[in-house]
Amino acid sequence: MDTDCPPAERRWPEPRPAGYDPGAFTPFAVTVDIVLMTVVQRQLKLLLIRRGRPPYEGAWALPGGFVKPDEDLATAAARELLEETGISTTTGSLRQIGSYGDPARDPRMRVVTVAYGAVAVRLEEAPRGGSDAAEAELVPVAEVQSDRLPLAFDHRRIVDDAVDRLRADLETTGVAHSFCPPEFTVRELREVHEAILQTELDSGNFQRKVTGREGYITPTERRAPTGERGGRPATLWRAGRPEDAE
Amino acid sequence: MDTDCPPAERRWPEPRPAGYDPGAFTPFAVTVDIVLMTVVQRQLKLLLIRRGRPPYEGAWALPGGFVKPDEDLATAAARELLEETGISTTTGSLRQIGSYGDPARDPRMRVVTVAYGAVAVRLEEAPRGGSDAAEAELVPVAEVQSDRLPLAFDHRRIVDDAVDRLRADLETTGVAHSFCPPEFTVRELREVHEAILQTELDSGNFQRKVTGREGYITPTERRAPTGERGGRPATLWRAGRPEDAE
DNA sequence: CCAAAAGTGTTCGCAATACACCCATGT
DNA sequence: ACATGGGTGTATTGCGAACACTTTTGG
Repeated sequence: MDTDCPPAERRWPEPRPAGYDPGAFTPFAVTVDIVLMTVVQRQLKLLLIRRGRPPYEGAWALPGGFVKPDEDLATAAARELLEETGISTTTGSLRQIGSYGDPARDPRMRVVTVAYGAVAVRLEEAPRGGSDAAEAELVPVAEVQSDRLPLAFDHRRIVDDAVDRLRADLETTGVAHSFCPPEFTVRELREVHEAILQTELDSGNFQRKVTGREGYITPTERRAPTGERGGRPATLWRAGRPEDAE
Repeated sequence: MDTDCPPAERRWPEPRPAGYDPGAFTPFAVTVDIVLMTVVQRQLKLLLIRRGRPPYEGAWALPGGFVKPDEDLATAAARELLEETGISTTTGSLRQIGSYGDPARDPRMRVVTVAYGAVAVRLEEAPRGGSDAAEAELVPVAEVQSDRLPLAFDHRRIVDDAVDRLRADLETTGVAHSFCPPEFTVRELREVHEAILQTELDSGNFQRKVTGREGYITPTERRAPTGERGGRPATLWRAGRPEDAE
């Protein structure tokens, strides 16, 4: 969201270096917005918050808010996510998607927002934060991208960019197991890929590819419980190399 | 640079919606910085400007400046580039690299900058803009990345990110011929790739790859003048499909 | 024994690589 | 004739897709 920050009186720090004209620039509001994504039940979903005040009152929007005076952008994103949803992330796991600064993007004032993408491990239900977020919900990305669920501001475009970025990262960096619990089966990992890429993947080829990739995942001694109608029990795997204690 | 914008008096637009507290956010300065890259003499170079005032007076920095009140971010980048270097670009050819908002990145005040990457067609020498840029020069990217040439602010990191992005774009989108004149030989295109990727490419394979790629380049009837020591004259090519008039 | 799911083997086709070779020009 | 650079042919290799097959469990 682009609002909802406690009042803060602040002026530019003194002293200013000589030759600097304080009227030489336009003050902007700078916010961060977070696209928190998770895969649940083979569906890619993202966390939205229902706005409690104008503009776009009652509409769904991304969690976010104003950057504080002495706060890094990524830190602000992690803080806002925690405040509005109760989800804690490390700033390292946040990926900057881009910045959005159309002069008309917020009808109230000139706001530039920096969007961050984040990944959560299988949230089953949307957590409610302690902040002023009226309502939070996990919605399928497909609902947003099909325009069945309109978003406030230019958040639709931010979501598109975040999903594009996620798909690109999926193939290069091994971001997929960030969607999985600490121990997971190859099937779970494959279903994450399938949900994000919107494709069906050959289970055999995926198995080889993912187990063959050096240092990507390592097997444990444990097995996953078998399914209801039988089937060979799957090996449980962990992210990374065995020696890399995490 | 993160400075040098004419004074502008501006207040937030009226009326403000009820419930909005104008003191609820911290005002930031928002700037754009441009990483203008070009390939000249088989070397990837970028345009720098020597700062004429503190901080970092006398240091090399990226061209850039404050975003104006009613200006889009990409528009601001194109304007600053034009003002400081005389080079005109379309906003569509600018690629947003990222935003940089460390609280200490500018000692004067809180500044968030949005960096854009741009590509120029074979600048032989650095153009001098009409603005207050004291001095402009094309320097090899290698000079910057080897720390032989230090930059002001966090511009070194911005350059690294822009170059990384350029390399990634080179293989996916066909940005390479943005470095070439309207008509070019396959050799020129290959030397652009080699300069950016820092590799040697097989000329034969490159020829096939680039000519075989559907809709990428189209041949003209013209031939390039042959070299000093002879050699078969090369076909001149244009970007895109033949039917796509540009 | 049969169904279901995990995991392996086998084949095929494409695309990138390496490099030999032919073509067109200047000296 | 020879050097130089443009452009094509061809063999090899590696990798991903398709899919048959084996293994291990529950009913």
